[in-house]
Parts: sequence; structure tokens; C-alpha cells
Amino acid sequence: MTASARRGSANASHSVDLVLFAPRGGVLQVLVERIGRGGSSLPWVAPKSGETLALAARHLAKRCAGAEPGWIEQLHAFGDQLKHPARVAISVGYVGVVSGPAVEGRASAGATWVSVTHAALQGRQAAILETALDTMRWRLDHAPIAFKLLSATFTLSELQAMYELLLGWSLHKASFRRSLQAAFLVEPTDEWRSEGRGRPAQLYRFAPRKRRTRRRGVRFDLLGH
Amino acid sequence: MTASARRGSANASHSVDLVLFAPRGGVLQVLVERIGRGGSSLPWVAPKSGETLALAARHLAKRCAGAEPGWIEQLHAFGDQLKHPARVAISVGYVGVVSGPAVEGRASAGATWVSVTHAALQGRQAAILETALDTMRWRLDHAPIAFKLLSATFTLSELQAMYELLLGWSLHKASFRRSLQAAFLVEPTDEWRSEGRGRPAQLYRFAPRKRRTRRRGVRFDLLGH
DNA sequence: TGACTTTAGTTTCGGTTGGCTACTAATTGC
DNA sequence: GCAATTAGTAGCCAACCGAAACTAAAGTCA
Repeated sequence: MTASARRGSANASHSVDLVLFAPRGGVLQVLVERIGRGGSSLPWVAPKSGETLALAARHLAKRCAGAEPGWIEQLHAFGDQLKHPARVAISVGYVGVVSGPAVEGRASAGATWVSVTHAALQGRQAAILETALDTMRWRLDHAPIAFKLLSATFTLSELQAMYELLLGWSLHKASFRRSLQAAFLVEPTDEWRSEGRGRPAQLYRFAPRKRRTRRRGVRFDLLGH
Repeated sequence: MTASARRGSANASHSVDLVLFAPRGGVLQVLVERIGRGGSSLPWVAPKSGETLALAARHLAKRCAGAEPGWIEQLHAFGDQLKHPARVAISVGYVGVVSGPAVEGRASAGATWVSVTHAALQGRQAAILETALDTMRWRLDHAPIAFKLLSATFTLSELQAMYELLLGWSLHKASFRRSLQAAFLVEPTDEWRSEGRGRPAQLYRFAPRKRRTRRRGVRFDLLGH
């Protein structure tokens, strides 16, 4: 199936563009399609009439990555940068994450996993990628994105490493574990995993317990980005 | 000018829908247009070709409210609820705030300010309003929305009252002032204002000083909304 | 005049959070 | 046995934050 065949009408009014992130080889990578000489494009689709945006994005993700995204969310509508491969008036950006066996090897025909710093996107899609990275990183505090990228049971070091990979900076071990425990998000299993060197690590599972949400005051320190 | 005349083609591909908030009479109100019997609609427009989304939203706000919004921001693209007055495939939602003399009296022909709890919106526009309220409240921590709704100089009690009106709950006076001072956001003028009863209040102006942004750890306590 | 009310603004206390250093624990490799 | 490596914990300290209680300056009214 060619790229143009699966995109439907060439003069569609809008597109759904997908930024799909995956942890690969210890770095954060993004799925792009090669176009032209040296350039690349985000996967995109012109939704069929009657198909919801969210569903179109999920289908696109499944088709490109070969697996359901563990988390996916809409960013914005992008229309202020003109340059876009589909030449549509507006593009609705989605960001998602995916992991697992389907992501480990090479991507399917036409698609490639590349480091987020090496995605040669232009115009509107460059803006979409930038927004996607920002949004995913601050959504880490609000949605269990990192948990969805791990197996059902995992060590706390794996969890921390996943957060660090997604955030792009390192975290403090003791603080990480303390606030994790305080939030009642994980519960220990009675299994331990030995990874060769070093002390074996206990396995945990994601088991959030509902907590009362305290009403906070105004956080002036965050004002002005 | 009729509503249909200023909206351009009836079979446009997408619309820009605006949720405009204003502090009026001590409560938060939203600008709606009366349609049909008892129902109402958010102001919306079908952007001209070549007009950016952001600009279309700003022009719409100026036209409906008679003043430039102090803050305006895109929400999402909404397409999953079908019911919408423009019958377009997708609607790009914007949220903004406005205040001042143009907002004090009655709104211009066709438009009405109503309490956010009494806006009789349906389908897609009901979802847009709900998202707008959440996003605006959430953005209070990050953008100087409340400051833009006040005069150039204001008392700290006025500022706190504005935050409380926008948030919908009350704040603690001492904590509010302490974190405000710590963030170096305001500076005192040498003017004082007496409002009849009680001690006169000192006037402040919004004068943010750039601060180093400290890198935080992961906030597990926020996870799961 | 002087007590009372109203609004502005500050001080102090105590609990919670979160970064950091330094520690203990268990395993592999030599 | 001993160093290296990874897992996990303890405790200190500074920052933050909600609350109560305080002082300060104006108007109201007997």
C-alpha cells in the first residue's frame, strides 16, 4: 500500500499528524517517514468522514508502529505554519508513546525510528514535534505514561530510568522512591530480579490507590514558563 | 451584520469557536449568542483562507466583546462530538479573558454575558466550554491571566479576589502574599487607595523579574488527575 | 472622645515536601 | 576475601504552605 493510497483524498480539509515516541536503545526516538532527499515527515492521515479524530490517530499509530500506543493525546490544531506535506489548511497534532516487541527492531516499510534530535522535519511538522515533546514531558506528572511503557512488573530502577529517558535529565534516587511511595502508586510483588551484577531488585506492579486531592494555592513560581 | 454574513461560506471545513470569560458582578461569566428557543451558542467563525487560527480567534474576540482579550490561547481541535451549530467536521476551540469598560455593560447585539453555570450549550460546544474552564484555571499558574484583567496598578486584595473569582474557590491571604513576594512578580508603588471603610491599601504594579527556573523531580501526587 | 467595625498587612508556628549526603545490603568478578 | 556494582534506606536541612493570631489604619457611632 503506497503512502498516497492510505491517505484518501488529496484535497482533504485537514490532517491528523502523529508524533509517536518510543524508548529505543537507551534514547528517545520518534517515528518518521522518509520523503524526498534527506527530508522526513511525520505520519499523517486525512480522516475519513465520520471517523473521530481520536480514533483516526489511534488507527494511524497502530498501522505505523504495529502496536497500540500505551498513551496518546491530542496536542492542538496547527494552522499557522503553512508548510505541510499534505498542504491542508489545518493539522491536528497527536502525541503518543509505544514500546514492546513490535518497536524493538526496524520499523515497517517507509517508516523509521530516529532520535528526536535528528528528525529532519520542516514547517508545521517541526512545530508539532516541538509541542509534542513539551506536552509529553509535562504530562508525565499527570498520566501514567512511563508505567505504560514498562512490563506489568518492573523494578524501581527501571521505572526511574524510563522517567529519565522521557524527561531527558536525571533524577535523584532517594527522592524519586520517597515520593513514589507517598503517592501509593505501586505495590511490591514477592519476586526479585537479578541482572547479573549487583544486588537483585524487587519487582513492583502499578497499582494506584485513590487518594484525596488536596486543593493547592496559586503557584506564582511557575508563572512565565 | 447578520451572524451568517460574517461567517463566510456555510460549508466551510472547520470553525474557530471562542470561549470568552469576563469577571462581571463578582462572578465569572461567558459570552454566548442566543439561538433558537432557550438555546445558546459560543461565538464562532469560519476562518478565511490564509487567515491563521490565532488571528481569526483574536478578531472574533475583538468583534464580540468590543475589546482585545487580555489573554487568549488555543484549547484543542474538537471533532468527536458531532452536534455543532456550524455543522463543520472539526472546531478549533479558543479560550480567552477580557475585562474593562467595554465589558461592563450589556454585550453587543446578539451576544450576552451569562454565568458559566447557566450557559445552555449543547454537544460539541458544551465540551469546549468545559475544557476552556479547566484549561483557564490550570493556566492561572503559568500565565499572568489575572494580572491582565486588572488595571495597571492594583491592590493585593483586588489581585487575590480576581484569582478567587477565576478559580472558583477562596485562597489564604497570608500564603497568597508570601508566595507572591517570593516570586518577585509585583513591585509596590507609593500610592495608596482608600475604599471607604478600613485601612487603605497600597497599590502594586505587575513587574516580573526573571528568575532561575529550578528543575523539579516527578510529582507523583498529581498522577491520575 | 473612645469603643467598635472593617479592611490591610505581618508574624509565628508546625507539618509536609524535596534535594542531598551518607549510609547499609546483596550480588558478581577476580 | 575483597573490590566493584547495583539496590535500597536513614537522616539532615531548607523551602514551602496552611492556619491562627497578631498589628495597623481607616470609618462609624454613641
